[in-house]
Amino acid sequence: MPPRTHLPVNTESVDDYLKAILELSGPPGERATSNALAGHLGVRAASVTGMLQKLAAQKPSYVKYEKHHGVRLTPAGKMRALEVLRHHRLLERFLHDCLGYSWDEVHDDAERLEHFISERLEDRIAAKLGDPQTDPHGHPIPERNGALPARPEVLLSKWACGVKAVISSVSDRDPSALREMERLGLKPGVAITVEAGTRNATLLVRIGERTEPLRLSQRLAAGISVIAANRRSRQHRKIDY
Amino acid sequence: MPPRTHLPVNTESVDDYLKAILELSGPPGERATSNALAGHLGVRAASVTGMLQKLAAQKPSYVKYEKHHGVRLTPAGKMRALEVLRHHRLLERFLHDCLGYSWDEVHDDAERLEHFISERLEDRIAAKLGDPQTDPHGHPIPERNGALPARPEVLLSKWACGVKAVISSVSDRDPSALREMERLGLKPGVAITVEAGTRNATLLVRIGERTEPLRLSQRLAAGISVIAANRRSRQHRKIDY
DNA sequence: CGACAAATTTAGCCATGCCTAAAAGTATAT
DNA sequence: ATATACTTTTAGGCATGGCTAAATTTGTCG
Ligand SMILES: [Mn+2]
Ligand SMILES: [Mn+2]
Ligand SMILES: [Mn+2]
Ligand SMILES: [Mn+2]
Repeated sequence: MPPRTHLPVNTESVDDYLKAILELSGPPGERATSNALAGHLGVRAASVTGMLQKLAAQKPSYVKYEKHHGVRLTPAGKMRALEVLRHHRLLERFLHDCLGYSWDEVHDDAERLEHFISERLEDRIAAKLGDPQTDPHGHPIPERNGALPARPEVLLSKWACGVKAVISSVSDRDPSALREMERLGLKPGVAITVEAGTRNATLLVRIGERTEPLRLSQRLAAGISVIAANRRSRQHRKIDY
Repeated sequence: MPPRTHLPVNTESVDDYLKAILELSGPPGERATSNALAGHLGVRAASVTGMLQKLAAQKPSYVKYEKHHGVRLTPAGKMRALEVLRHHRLLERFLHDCLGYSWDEVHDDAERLEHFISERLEDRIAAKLGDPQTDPHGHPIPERNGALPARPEVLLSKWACGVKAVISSVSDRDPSALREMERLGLKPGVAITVEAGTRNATLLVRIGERTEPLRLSQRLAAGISVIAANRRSRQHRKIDY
């Protein structure tokens, strides 16, 4: 019996770093900073530096790292990050649709389990769900080959006043914010219009077909992304919430 | 933001050791040896010694360890081991019943995922399945409180010739053996009778209502446990395969 | 330019959990 | 009772991935 071959498999930590780099480097080609990664991952900046050096050094390198100037993913690193992101979002959709989780409950379990999903399980979950396009928060699920439809979504706070928009996705990091959104009917697919009257980063909005405007706290508003009303209905016809 | 509180949570390794000790210490009170644990876990005996010392030393101790004389679980350790075993068997039942896994495919994924199942997920899976009593191989699933029905099952090789028995469970460690059993109709709940004619640990058996006896290789026979025909039908009426 | 603040990296540690090789204990068989 | 075989423990390492504290670099402002 062979002892234990410690093969160079991706660790949970490595996967979390790759996913964080994907999420923090905005437009393709941009770099993520050590500090931003540290904040996102809940570790110290010194730990980030150590990991980035390790990732940049290994044979098929996952990242391009320039000392003092941030890091970005190589194609191989991006592929791996998208694989983990696919696990995460498929799991959220699965926990929500098949196991009765509410949308504020799915994130934490998905964050842990995403690292331990075999190819077989990934495929069975996707098949069971009918190859879903988005997770419960409206985020697109990367395809098996890594394809990820780029949507022209912007933060609600950047949207022009008086122009009708549709909520495309909401941030899944704050459960209590999600519960409040649920209560207010703020979910992907719902129409929303920003009224004049911004005060201290709070927004006055009209939701769906309602007539009375509502004032959204900055915390809530900051978690909402939107796209133009007409484009969305064309691109995402298959989605139903 | 606090750095990272490395709390004394159960690690994957610790859970695997506890589960292995539970499985390898036969009747209550018996001890598991370092060598047996090493073989079961796929690590070296020296590593086992190190872990046993750590487990025996920590504050609410999980094991009673006597140098050179093996180890057994404390009540706390047994509770934790049963919790992990419950995760494992619930997962096997879930993968099999809800995601279309065959019974030879469930073990490996369950072995990995068992360590990352939250209480919430455990409960949702159990509810979705209607609180199943056994996994797909016939092994009983511990209840949430740790209760595990003791069944008087014995290895088929120990069963008396000519006395009708019912298969209670089969070993889940060898996928190819499971596929062969499937082909032969050897699964929990099926009647089986051992005929005279043991040769080199192979057994001559009659399966179900069939008339032609069949010779089982030692490999297959060693993975089958049985109970008396009448007892089982009373105790396990709810099970359907 | 030069000073300062913020970001980043280096240096040195620590815990976990595995390994090999060597030492020590246990059990059995003459 | 002792030699021998087998099991178990000790000793010394290594890899991963955190941490703190102390440099060092970068970028901005006067
Ligand atoms: Mn994660
Ligand atoms: Mn999400
Ligand atoms: Mn395991
Ligand atoms: Mn099983």
